[in-house]
Amino acid sequence: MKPLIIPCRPNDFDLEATFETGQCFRWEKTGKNRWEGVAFGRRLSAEQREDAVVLGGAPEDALISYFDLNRNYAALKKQFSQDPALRKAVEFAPGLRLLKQDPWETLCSFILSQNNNIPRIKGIVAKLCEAFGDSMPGGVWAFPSAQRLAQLDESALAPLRAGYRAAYLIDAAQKTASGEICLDRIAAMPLDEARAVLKKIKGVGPKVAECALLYGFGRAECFPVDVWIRRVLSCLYPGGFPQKFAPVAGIAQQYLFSYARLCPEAKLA
DNA sequence: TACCAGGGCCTTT
DNA sequence: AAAGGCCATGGT
Repeated sequence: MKPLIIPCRPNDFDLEATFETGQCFRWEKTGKNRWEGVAFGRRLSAEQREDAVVLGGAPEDALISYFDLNRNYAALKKQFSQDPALRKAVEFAPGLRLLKQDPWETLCSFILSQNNNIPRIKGIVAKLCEAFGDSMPGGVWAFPSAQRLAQLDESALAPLRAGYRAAYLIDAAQKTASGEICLDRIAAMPLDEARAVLKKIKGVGPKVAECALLYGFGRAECFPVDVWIRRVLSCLYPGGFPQKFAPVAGIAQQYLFSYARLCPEAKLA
């Protein structure tokens, strides 16, 4: 499997900006310009160069889908830049991309993310995979299946130190493994129906459902509102977020989240 | 409708 | 040492 070389500048595709926006929890920086992660049960690598990003560890089509490489980000950013606040956010992290991750893994990760911080979420996910995921080539663990987690009870998850979220994870696994909830069908549903089905899982409210749909199902119109985005909305969009961006509001949200959280000059109170 | 606990870890006071 | 906060939610 040869590496996939994407000719681009860091302001078109920036690994750091992409991995550090809280959308994923299984990528780690292993060198100045190098990252390693796990997705679809494979150990992936990514290297940032001045004139390219080099991706490895999976077939080309899987990488293209995962990194959203078929989307025209230049056109998207041009559209976003019509809006003054969004323009600043885009300028702050111009190489950011929305990842299209595995639906089940994403659902679980964001169940674990609630009222929690990113370093700790990463630790819990890593422990979950190591304890219950299949061991894969390259010394990594796949994300455990719903079937596997559905066999467990809360006490088995105690070593994760996930707290009250452990019970939510088991409920998600049981509903998925039993077929009560079918992630493949959710992927094809109208958005409101998909939201309603996901919210049948204990511990899945509007925020977690929105995150799962945006990051795991590729629903770019989903717009998760957390503490940071609430600040952005109240400071920069008191009249509401512009409707004209609705079909890709979730991607706009990524730029705004990154800007609000990481840019000292944003000064959002 | 409006609190408030639940778990754990990190940061701030 | 204590309080506050964290990419929220379910229960009362």
